[in-house]
Amino acid sequence: MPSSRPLRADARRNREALLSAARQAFLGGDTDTHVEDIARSAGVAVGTLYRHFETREALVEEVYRKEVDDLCTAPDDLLNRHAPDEALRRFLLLLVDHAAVGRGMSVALESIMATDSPVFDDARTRMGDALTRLLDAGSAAGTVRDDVSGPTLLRALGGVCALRATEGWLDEARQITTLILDGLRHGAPRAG
Amino acid sequence: MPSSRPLRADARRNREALLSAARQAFLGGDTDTHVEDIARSAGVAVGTLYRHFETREALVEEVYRKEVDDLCTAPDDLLNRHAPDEALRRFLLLLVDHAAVGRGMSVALESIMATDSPVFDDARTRMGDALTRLLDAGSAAGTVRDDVSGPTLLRALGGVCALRATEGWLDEARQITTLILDGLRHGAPRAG
DNA sequence: CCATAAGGTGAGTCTGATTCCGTTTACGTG
DNA sequence: CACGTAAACGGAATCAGACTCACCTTATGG
Repeated sequence: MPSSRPLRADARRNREALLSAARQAFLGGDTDTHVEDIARSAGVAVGTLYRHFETREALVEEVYRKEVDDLCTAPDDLLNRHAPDEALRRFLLLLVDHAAVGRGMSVALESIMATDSPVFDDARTRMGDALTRLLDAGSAAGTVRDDVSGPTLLRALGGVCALRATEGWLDEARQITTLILDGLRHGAPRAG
Repeated sequence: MPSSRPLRADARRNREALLSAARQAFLGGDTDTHVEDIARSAGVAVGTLYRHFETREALVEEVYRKEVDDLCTAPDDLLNRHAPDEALRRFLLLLVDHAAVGRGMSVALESIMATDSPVFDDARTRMGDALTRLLDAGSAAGTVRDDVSGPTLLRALGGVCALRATEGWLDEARQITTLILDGLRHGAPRAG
């Protein structure tokens, strides 16, 4: 089923056009753009959209996965350049800033972190792994507590990414991030 | 517009029936029950449902608001019985347990905490206030840091309530709660 | 060039929320 | 206890938006 033949030239072109139109719509913040509109602005008919993407959600997922993939390359770089707890701190703030770029990415992150939708399984796994790498490095260095897993931390961050568009949300997001980091620090006073 | 005349007897009866049918459906976990089904199981036609509730969402909100109101009476009791930081701890765990009762409440809390939907403005405000009371008491007693607001904490908890149905989610939820509490403790090492 | 399979089209279907108006009913009044 | 009337109700009709399918168009490899 996967990759039978290479796509025909026009098909590949249309697929790209669709993804690009969808990216523009979704990352621009308009998360509930109609499929018809996406198809139209890609210069194709809905039938074509559905030839390339199983459902509307599948298209959404494809767009967001690429964004998440980008983000997930960051931890390795950060770990090379910084102490583990600092790398962790920077990564979390990076998430916030990405969410800040536009409402769109925030919606993506939220969907990924705050739902169980199988549509985002893949992205969720990648993010979880990225966080796990950071946490492991930190606890190996003794600066981060070792009883929190990547996926759990991912869940904890869910709320941060739901803030878009509130007055003063960026500050609030940073504050929550800090709060979580403080809780993660090795030697934090533990709740009874 | 608000409270012109008292509702006619049959109207009040139907309204109650609708709310009760909706509560049963939503809190039972089936968050996307069709309006037709709710109306039917309340023994009423859709037209009647729409006479009482502007939209489907409005009905959802009404159901959830009541649950949230219940929950929001807890902090005062807890503050009477326990030291502020303990009261805070218990309240957060109470949230988790409420989410545990069934997926329904979890969905409610998630919607409330993790979105900006004006539909939940009211519930969100109440929860924010409840948390503020707890935080204020804690920081007055010097056991809780004073730079986190109720609404911010509410946001931070958003992820916790999105866990329902995952394998082992209850443990994960408790762990995240603990993590946040640790970050809140006065004297926690602060992130740089 | 042609055959033909891959790809595209868009009107039509389906599902579910919301509306609208004719009918029924509660209840204050004489 | 009728009766009039505003308030409620019912439910078929409408609307919205995702998704399908039977038929047409076009790359492409031989």
